[in-house]
Amino acid sequence: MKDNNDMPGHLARRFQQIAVAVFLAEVGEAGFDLTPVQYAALATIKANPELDQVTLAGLIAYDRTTITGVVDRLVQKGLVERRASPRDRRARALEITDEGRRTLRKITPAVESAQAIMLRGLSAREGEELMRLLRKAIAAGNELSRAPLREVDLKA
Amino acid sequence: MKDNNDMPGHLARRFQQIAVAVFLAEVGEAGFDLTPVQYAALATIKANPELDQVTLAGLIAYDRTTITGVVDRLVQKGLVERRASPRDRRARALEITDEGRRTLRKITPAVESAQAIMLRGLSAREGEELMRLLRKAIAAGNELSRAPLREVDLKA
DNA sequence: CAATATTGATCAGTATACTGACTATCAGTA
DNA sequence: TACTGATAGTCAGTATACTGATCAATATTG
Repeated sequence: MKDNNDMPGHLARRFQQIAVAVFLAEVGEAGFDLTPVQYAALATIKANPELDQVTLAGLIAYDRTTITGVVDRLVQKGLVERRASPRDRRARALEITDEGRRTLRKITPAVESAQAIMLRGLSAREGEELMRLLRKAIAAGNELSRAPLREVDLKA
Repeated sequence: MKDNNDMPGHLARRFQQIAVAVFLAEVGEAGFDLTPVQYAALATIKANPELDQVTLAGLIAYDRTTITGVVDRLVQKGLVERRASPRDRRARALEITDEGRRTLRKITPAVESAQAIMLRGLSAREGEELMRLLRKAIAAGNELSRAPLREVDLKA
């Protein structure tokens, strides 16, 4: 009988579980209250002014129904503003606030330390190899989830 | 600036997301309605008669507050029975039903095909290496999540 | 340009995960 | 045995994820 430890699905779940716990612990110790998902969204909003929610979802591979709540919480924390888009009255244009920028800047060391802790059982070479293999498997499976990654031409 | 693709946390989330989608698609096509989490719980209950919920949680690294709902749903589907433990009046003794056994047997091909699809971008060697590195990283981080894996002496 | 299709956002409902609290019970010890 | 501490299970509350539906607005096309 196949052991759990031979199931990539089980290993995926477990690694993710640890990754989230480590992220929350590091960020929490640094005095911030931000989830991994909120962090990625905030960083992406900062990098792409006037981003709408669907495009944001595509850039970080979130489901469009999930992004609504994530942005809600970022807005509630005062890190992001949700305005009406000037080009499309259906869309919201997201903008990072000054406090969002400040938070992002101050939180970075904790985020990077979290990434290191997740890989602490591996040598640097192994860590690189793990990331390479994950990237490759993810690229091949991108279209299999409801929320695939979408690279977008943003200068439009 | 660090790209998402250099963040093990982001890759972990993404790989897990694809793994769950693939599992649900394969199992659904085979005519079953079972999540990855429910499947692992069911298989573990089958392998360990009279298992209590905390031990079950430890064997598959679920949070004890999560296991309640998972077992609820297995019971509701008629795949598991939740009895009073003969030894400890606090505990529940979980038993797989005949239908649970049948389901587990018939669902196995779909589960294995799902595991293969998750790795379809990788060669066999790369797939093995990915699992090895995940196992190693997970072992090092086991205690960092609220729901660590607990290997238990079950013949007690 | 009118009918149709598509798209951005949200909502209701379900299923993990986790935090923190609580009850009932058990185990160890003074 | 009475006290203390630990343990099994559950619950309320919050945050991802996803399914499927809906509404409003935009695009497409006959």
